[in-house]
Amino acid sequence: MSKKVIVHEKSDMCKGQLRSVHDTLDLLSGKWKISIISSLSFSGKRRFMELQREVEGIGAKMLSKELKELEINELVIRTVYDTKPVTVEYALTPYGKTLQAVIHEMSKWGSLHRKRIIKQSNDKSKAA
Amino acid sequence: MSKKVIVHEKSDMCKGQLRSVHDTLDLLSGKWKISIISSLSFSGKRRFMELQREVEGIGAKMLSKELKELEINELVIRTVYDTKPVTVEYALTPYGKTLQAVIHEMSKWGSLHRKRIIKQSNDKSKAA
DNA sequence: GAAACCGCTTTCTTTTTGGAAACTACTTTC
DNA sequence: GAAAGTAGTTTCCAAAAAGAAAGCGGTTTC
Repeated sequence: MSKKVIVHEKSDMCKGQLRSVHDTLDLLSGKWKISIISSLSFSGKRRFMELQREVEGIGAKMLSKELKELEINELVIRTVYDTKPVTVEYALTPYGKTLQAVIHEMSKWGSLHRKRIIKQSNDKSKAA
Repeated sequence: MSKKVIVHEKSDMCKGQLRSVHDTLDLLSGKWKISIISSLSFSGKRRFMELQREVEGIGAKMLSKELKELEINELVIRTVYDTKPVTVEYALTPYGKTLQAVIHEMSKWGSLHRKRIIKQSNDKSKAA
């Protein structure tokens, strides 16, 4: 019996990890959420237009929609300042900041990946 | 001038990190890729049908498509064994394994997130 | 030789996503 | 009072992603 139990536990562990990844993916779904969180993570806080400029290619509609979803999930906080032309600032909540480890690993990996791709294209041009 | 240059460098760093995250996202785009990589990461290797069972909800078409893209990007390797009913195994390449840090952070975060959600719903039912 | 299993591919349809442009509402600047 | 800037929302449309279901080519099993 012990063997069967061990196998069963391993399978459960695997399923549990898979479920955890899936849970994370659920909150970060959509083309832009991770980029928005990254932007806020790297810069601290941003206004609507700043985000739109920084997250390349995003339109106002999508930015607005994604920010709302991030707010609902308590990853981002929206603050309105009653200034001359109204100012709105977005920032990561403390909970949102707990995602920074994920973002950081993605940033690290992307940087290595870029180096690899560049190296590959260099190797190709040398061979030619 | 020194101040301006520093600001400029910071902005460049931020852009670089954003670009790195974007590069990573590019390779992992699609609803299923991260789940597939996770499954292979946690289990070592899997056959087509095993993957389809393990990645909940995925259909054969999507699984096939996503696996092809992962193969093209050299994250996954496909091995065909010439057995009675043909056997095909998928596994992470050494390069694909470099993504495990990202996956691991996602798994960790998802696990914490689930605890938070459960705690919240407990608190609610207590309050009621 | 019919059924069943593996590893897909193809077709067809639905859903989701995303973008462009116009519009709101309010304020400052010229 | 016209233009321009902030922070969006709304509408309308196109493209992309995804799903369901059927089919295919091969083999083993009964």
